[in-house]
Amino acid sequence: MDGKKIAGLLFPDVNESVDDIFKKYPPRHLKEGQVVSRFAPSPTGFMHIGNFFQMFISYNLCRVTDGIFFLRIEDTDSKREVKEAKKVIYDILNRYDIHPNEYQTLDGKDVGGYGPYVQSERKDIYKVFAKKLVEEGKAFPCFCRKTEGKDDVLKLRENKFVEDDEKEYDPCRDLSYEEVKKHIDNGESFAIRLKTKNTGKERVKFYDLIKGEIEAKANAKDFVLLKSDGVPPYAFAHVVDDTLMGTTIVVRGEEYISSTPMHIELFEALGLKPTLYCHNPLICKIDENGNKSKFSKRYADADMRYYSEEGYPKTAVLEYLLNIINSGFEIWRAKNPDAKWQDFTFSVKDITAVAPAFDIVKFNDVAKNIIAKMSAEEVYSSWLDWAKEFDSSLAKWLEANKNYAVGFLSIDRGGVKPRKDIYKWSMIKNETYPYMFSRPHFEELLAEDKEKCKEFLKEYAKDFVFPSSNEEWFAGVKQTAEKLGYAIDNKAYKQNPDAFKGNTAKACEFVRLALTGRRNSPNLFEIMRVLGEKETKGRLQSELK
RNA sequence: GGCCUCAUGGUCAAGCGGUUAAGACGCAGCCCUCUCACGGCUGAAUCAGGGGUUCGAUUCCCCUUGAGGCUACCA
Repeated sequence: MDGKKIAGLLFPDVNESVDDIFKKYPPRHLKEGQVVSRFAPSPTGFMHIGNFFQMFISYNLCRVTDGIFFLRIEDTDSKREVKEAKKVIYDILNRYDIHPNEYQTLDGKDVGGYGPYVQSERKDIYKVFAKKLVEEGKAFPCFCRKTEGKDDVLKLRENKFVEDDEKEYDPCRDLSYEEVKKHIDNGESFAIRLKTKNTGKERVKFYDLIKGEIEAKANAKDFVLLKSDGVPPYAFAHVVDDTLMGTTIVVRGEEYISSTPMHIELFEALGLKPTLYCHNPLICKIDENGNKSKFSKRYADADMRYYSEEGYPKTAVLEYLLNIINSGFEIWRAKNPDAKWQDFTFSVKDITAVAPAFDIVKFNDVAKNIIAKMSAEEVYSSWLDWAKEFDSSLAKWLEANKNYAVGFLSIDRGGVKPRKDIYKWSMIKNETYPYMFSRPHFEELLAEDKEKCKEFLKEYAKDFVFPSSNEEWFAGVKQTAEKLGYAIDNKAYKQNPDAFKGNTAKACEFVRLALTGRRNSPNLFEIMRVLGEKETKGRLQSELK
């Protein structure tokens, strides 16, 4: 065969053998059950929540088996790589306290013995493996014009569907040494393709940790191993890197199930044992029509940065995802309200095979519960951390008014039945406690009650003594109310509402409006205590002249 | 078009051939109550459809339907 001669022509400067490479990547010495897995994102400058979800499964698999979790940057598609995009990946992992055991630092230093952990720095390795396949007649150079991007592919596909051939052999698969030499001498560039041994009739079986055994049509396509720029597409890089790096379980999105037969054939062609696969379902979203649909980039919450910007506590994101990964977590959480999420026994067996819909309402609830368990001091400092990053003027204010802020964050906090009205830091100032930042306007909320309110507040402010207990405060309101003809006894009021100006609740509403500008708020005594005597009096007197 | 994956209330889901088909979020009502929240109680709401297998199917098999994915020198 011409394989050896052609390989020499194609890779004149590759002198190493596959065996030489393997010497540099000795097998890992693993304890029983230890998992080696990885997160292998492309640096696109954007981290999709589905990506993060997949990473989190992989991370947990390693974590619970005391295994090795590494980060490999898949920057093989030069069109897509964005400078600084790597940083986005590192920042997000950092934010969630996910620290890979092996990775490459941002300034290019490899941590761990199986690097480089960036694919663009591994080109020489891929060439050695490609050369071996060419030598053995299992791969060949292809000089055809390449397809450019998605639009071309779609056009191509339209025509192809008509033919519906079970195999897809490349025209260059049987070029002779002389023909190859002619192309090379012309200075033509080439891709390397696998020469599939299949005819389109064969079947393959493989095992998936989530789906179980999957049987599919074997690959029968001469797919590309090395692009004309010498860089491998996903399939080849995956097989070579995960073998050398000793990955035991590859966690990846369900979209890869269809290409797994290609990967299996490649492993076999190289005489290697395939890794175990764990194809996780893709997170969906409920669209405007109420249908489950792809969680596309157009949704703001598809971007992991959204959760940072909105100020969701990081454990809320993690715990909600754990919830999606398997609902056993939720039951465990109910039984162990104070445990750390890390104490949950995560198991692959329990991962759902169904594509889950991301439910922001449920997610908010998870976040609420987490924040409700925090102390006021903890809320304050997390909120401040968030503000430092996303709202610097608020951060300054918080630093200057710490006691006051901790004061209103303490309202109904702690104890067995804490308030649950905060689920993200960005809402505290504008949604939960706007009245702690400025005096409210409420005149427009009053309508037909306006005169009554004016009268009540005037009288209430006149007699007002800053209360020192909840009882004292309530007694004060009732006193004024009674004096003005409000019902103190609610039963009496219900029996004959027309005999009174209103009931105690109505009276409290006026005070509440003056203090908070709202019809509902936490306990008014608590609010007064945080506002202080001077501000409380000011608010009772200010708006309605 | 072909191939692959998936299918229990609105959502997340327990369930592994016999159950009054858990639980959580959401929704409705009641209680607590100065309002809201919290909490407590109650309620409405699910096995996509059709065939098998079986004494018996939500559970196993097949078909249909629906949703998603892949079918690039993207990942």
